[in-house]
Amino acid sequence: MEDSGQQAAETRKVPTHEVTYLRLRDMVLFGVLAPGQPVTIQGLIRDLEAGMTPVREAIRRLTAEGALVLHDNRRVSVPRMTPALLDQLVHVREAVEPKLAELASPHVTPALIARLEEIDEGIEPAIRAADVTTYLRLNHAFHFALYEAAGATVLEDIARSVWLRFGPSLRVILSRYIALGLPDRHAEALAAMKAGDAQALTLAIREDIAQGVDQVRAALADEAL
Amino acid sequence: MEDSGQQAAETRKVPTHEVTYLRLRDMVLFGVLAPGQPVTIQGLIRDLEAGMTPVREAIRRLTAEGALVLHDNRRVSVPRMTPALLDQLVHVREAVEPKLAELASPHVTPALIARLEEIDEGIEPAIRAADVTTYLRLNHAFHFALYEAAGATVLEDIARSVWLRFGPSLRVILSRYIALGLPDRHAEALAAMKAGDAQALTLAIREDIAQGVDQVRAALADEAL
DNA sequence: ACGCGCAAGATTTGATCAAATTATGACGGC
DNA sequence: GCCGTCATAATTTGATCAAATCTTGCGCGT
Repeated sequence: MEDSGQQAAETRKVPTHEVTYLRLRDMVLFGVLAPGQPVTIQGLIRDLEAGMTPVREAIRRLTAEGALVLHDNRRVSVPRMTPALLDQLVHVREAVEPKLAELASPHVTPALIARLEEIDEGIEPAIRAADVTTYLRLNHAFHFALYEAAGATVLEDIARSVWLRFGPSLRVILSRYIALGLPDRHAEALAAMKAGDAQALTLAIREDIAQGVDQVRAALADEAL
Repeated sequence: MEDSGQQAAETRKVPTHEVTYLRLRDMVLFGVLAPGQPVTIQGLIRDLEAGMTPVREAIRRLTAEGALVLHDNRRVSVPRMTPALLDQLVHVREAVEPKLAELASPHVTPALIARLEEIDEGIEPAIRAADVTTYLRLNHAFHFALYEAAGATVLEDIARSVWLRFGPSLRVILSRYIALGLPDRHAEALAAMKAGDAQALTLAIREDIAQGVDQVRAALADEAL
């Protein structure tokens, strides 16, 4: 039977270090940790109620992904955004994410479209309610549900890394300017998927990136992040 | 006088987990570990004569960088190259490394050129001697000495990750075909640097990438890596 | 007497190791 | 072929040590 192993997978023990990694990763990704904020092993042991080894490993992984930085002091903190960093991130996003959209396009199924629409439906209410966390989670979910369909692990890894580096700053910015009416590029992306138009999908993602980046750039001109 | 404490700092300052990481990283990068080869914590504790914690952390970091893969079994191994993977790596290399060369160009100093020439001088003898390890080390050193001059940490991180994913396969391929006379693109790159021509430098790097990739692609058509 | 700076101790945090626990895969008996 | 047992390896905890930061207070000069 092909699903004999399924309940085993359900019961399978996910290692603590994996869970700890995911929890810490989401804290960075969705702005629970502010730019520049120090991250201590001892603090995470308390906050996440985990052992020392899982916490250390989670920090190492996230450091390798650029989500955290090690100082000479051996201390760890959330990196701040700078104009030079932003330029690099823009370049990478423009190179990788439209490509992911393009690669995903042939694998878009009606089921995926349905799932993306479901995610997208939650976004506008979140904006109106000024619920930044929900907005960030759904926006992230929308993009990566699509990107995962590409089945391109390398590009996906890079995209995840870049989003991790954006997370903290984005949170700060949106907390200030969430009231702004952002025209939703997701609708364009969904329309392109329904039409099976890979080129239009790629373009929609490209515009979505440009829009997000412009916000960060504008905010960065005003204040340090 | 002022650096009386430096020798103590030399030995003590760098944490074991950092050293362990660098050693394991080089083993992947320069093909000491073959594609598909299993990597065990216990084995590394013996081979690298390190404790468990440093080894675990090194593995986690390298896994995050794509240099190693975790299986459902909790086992770790060196990933194999596939055509789909290669396509992604090519796309990223072409997007990132010429950009690094372009950004580095304004910061190229005579001292850097001298260092690059010194590195490059060792390459041809290594090829003639069929010394694959030295060739790989010098080729890597040449590229990253240049890329570091760009001062673009994000792009550099990505480039390092991509090279890590190439390492094991490249070693296998070069062990077979090192006799081939490769026209050296490094000379072109050096000439462009001396002329201060950023565009020519970018082009030289682009061609160097294309050349390396073609080799891998050809080998991949013949056998599994 | 007041304030400044430096140095010794206390405290916090990170690094490393060793031992106990748990999971996985293999071997052998049934 | 299936199930239990055993060996190997990964996971996790706790203890211990080292490094860095913070605090305290003392001495010195003004």
